[in-house]
Amino acid sequence: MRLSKIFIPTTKEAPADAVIPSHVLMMRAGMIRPLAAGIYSFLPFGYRMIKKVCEIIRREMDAIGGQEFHLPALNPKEIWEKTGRVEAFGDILFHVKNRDYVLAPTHEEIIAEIAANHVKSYRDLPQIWYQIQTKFRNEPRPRSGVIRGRQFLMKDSYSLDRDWEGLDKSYELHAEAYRKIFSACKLKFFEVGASSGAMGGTGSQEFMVESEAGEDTCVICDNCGYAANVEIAKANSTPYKRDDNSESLKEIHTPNVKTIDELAEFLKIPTTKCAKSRVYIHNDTPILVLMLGNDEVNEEKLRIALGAGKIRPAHPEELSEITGADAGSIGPIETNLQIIADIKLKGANNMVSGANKNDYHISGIDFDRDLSNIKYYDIHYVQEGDLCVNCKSPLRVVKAIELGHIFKLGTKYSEALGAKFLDEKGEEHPIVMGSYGIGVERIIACLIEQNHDEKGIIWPKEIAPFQVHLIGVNMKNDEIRSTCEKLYFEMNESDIEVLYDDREDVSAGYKFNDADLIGIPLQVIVGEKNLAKNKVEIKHRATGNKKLVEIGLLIRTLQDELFLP
RNA sequence: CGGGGCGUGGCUCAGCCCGGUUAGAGCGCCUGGUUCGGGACCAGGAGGUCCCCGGUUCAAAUCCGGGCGCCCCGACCA
Repeated sequence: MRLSKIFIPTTKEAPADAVIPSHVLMMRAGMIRPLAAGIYSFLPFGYRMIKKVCEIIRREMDAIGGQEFHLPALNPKEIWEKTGRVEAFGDILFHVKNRDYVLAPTHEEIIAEIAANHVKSYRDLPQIWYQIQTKFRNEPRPRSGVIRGRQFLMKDSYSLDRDWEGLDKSYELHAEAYRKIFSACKLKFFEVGASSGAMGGTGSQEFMVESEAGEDTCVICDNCGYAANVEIAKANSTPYKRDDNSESLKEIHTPNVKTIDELAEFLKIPTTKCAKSRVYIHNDTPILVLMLGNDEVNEEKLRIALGAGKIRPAHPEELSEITGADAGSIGPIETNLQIIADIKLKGANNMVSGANKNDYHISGIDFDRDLSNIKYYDIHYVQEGDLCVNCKSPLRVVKAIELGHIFKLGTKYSEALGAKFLDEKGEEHPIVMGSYGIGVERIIACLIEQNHDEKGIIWPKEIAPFQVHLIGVNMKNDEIRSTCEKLYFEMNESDIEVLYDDREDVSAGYKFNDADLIGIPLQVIVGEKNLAKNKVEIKHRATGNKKLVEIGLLIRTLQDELFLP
C-alpha cells in the first residue's frame, strides 16, 4: 500500500479529550475519529487492524467447530420481552422510536429463536454458532476511546448442547480458543473467575488485561498465578491477635464522632481496635455487619455468604428505627439483630464499636465473650499486600480491562423461547446453552496500551497492520525513487505486507515521525548516503536498533526478521 | 444519575474576569519557490453561526437565563 494513496490522517497533537494512551494514539495515528460520545468511525488504517484481529478470531473459532452467522441487529422487542430482558437491561437497551424494535446488545434471544425453530433432535447437537457483529448499548457513560462505546464490535458465540456435560466441553473449547486468540494477539492477559450476575447461569470466567485504563479491579498473585475479580477474590487471612487480658465493657461518651478514623483519633487507639458497623436488609430482615477498622463490606461476598435472596444497605432513615442510633453510633452490644462479622474479627477482644445510642461507643468488646448471635465470613475486599490463598505470596490489586467473558448459561433462554430437542427415547429437553464474547476494539486498544512509547504505537511483529514500513527519504531523488519502487515490488511479490511512504512533498523528519507514530514493526529506510554503498537501513520500531543491509539481501533479511518461510 | 471541567477556522489554544477597532497565535490546508536522515524555510493565500436559543445593553465571543454537546471523577455496567 502506498502512503500517498491510503487515507491515514496522522496528527502531531491529540484532541484534548483523549486521555488514555490508546485513545490518543488511535486518534493521532489516523485509525479512528469520533462521531458522538462512545461512537467512532474506523478509518482505513484502523479498520485494517480490526480485520487482522477478526481473522485470528475466525481462525480459532472455526478450529473449534464454530460456524459463522450474521444475525440482525434490529430485533422485534417482543422476543426480548419473552426472556424478561427488556426490563433486565433497562436503559442500556436502545429502543427504536417509530416501531417496536430494539437494537440488539447481545444475541442469546435470536440464537435461541433459531434453535427453537430448527434444532429438533439430539442428532443436531452440539452446535457452536458465532458472529462478529456490531452491538448497541446505551452506556450511561462511554469512556476511554473505544474501550467503552455505545456501538462496538463483538465476537459473540453460543453453544448448544444436550446436557451439562456437553456444555462443559463447549465451554472448555471456548476457554482454550480464547487463550489462543489473545496469545496470537500478543496480549499479556490473565483469567479470573467471575460472578455470572444477571446473565443467569452457573459458571463464568473473564479474560482480563492489566491496565490503568481498566474498569474492573482484580487481584493477582505473581507467584502462583492466582487471579480473581476483587468482587470475589480471597486472601489468606491471619487470625486476630488477641490481647492477653480482656477488659470489661464500658460506655464512652464520644460527641460528634462518626467515622472510624475520628473514633481512633478521639480515643488514641489504632483503627484495628475498632469494629465498623453496617446495617443491611436481607430479604426484608435487617442484619448487622461488622468489619475490622476501615474495611469496606464486599457486598458480592456478603451476598454469597448469605445464600439466596436480595441484600441492600439500609437507608439512613431506617437506621434509627432498627438500631436506636444513627450511622456512626451503631454496634453489636445490646442488639437483637443477627450479626455477620468479617473473618478478620474472629476472636478479637478489647474492641470499640457503637453503643446503639447516638454519641456513645462501647469499649472492651470481646467477640468470643460478648457476642453470641454472630457468624463469621470472609466479606472484606482483598487489599494490596494481603497474602495469596494458595501460596501466601503478597497479592497485587490491579485495574483491568475485560477482553472476553465466557458463560455457562444453562436453559434460561432455551426454556423462555421454547428451544427444545428430542433425545433417543423421544423425550423432550431444553437445549443447554453457553454464551461467549470478545470485544474486538478492546483487543486493539489493549494492544496499544501494552505496546507504545512517547513517539507512538509499537505493533508486535505477529499482529500489525503492516509488517514493513518502506521509507524513501527523498522521493525527488531518482535513484531513491527507483530503488524504493523496486523494493516495494519485491516485497509485494514476497508476500511481505508493506506500507510504502512514497510521498514526494514530505520531509524526511516528517516521514520518520509518522512511521514511529503508526508503529509498523520494521522500517526500511532508503537514503542517499547508504544507497551510494548499495545499502538500505532496517530499523526496529520496538528497540530503535538500526542496521545496514545490502539491497540484494534485504528481502531475505526481512523474511528472517518476520519469521516468514 | 450526582460532582467537576470545557465548547472560539481542521487540531491545540489565547481573548471572556473588567462589553467597544477588521476575533488572534501555533500547527494543519492551498499556490509558487528553495530544501531533503528526525514533524524544514521564504513569499502569497483560503478558511469563523465565537455550540444553540432567549435576555440585558447604544453595543455581547465577553454579562444574565435556559438548552444542547463533549470530557473527567463517582454511581451503574448481562
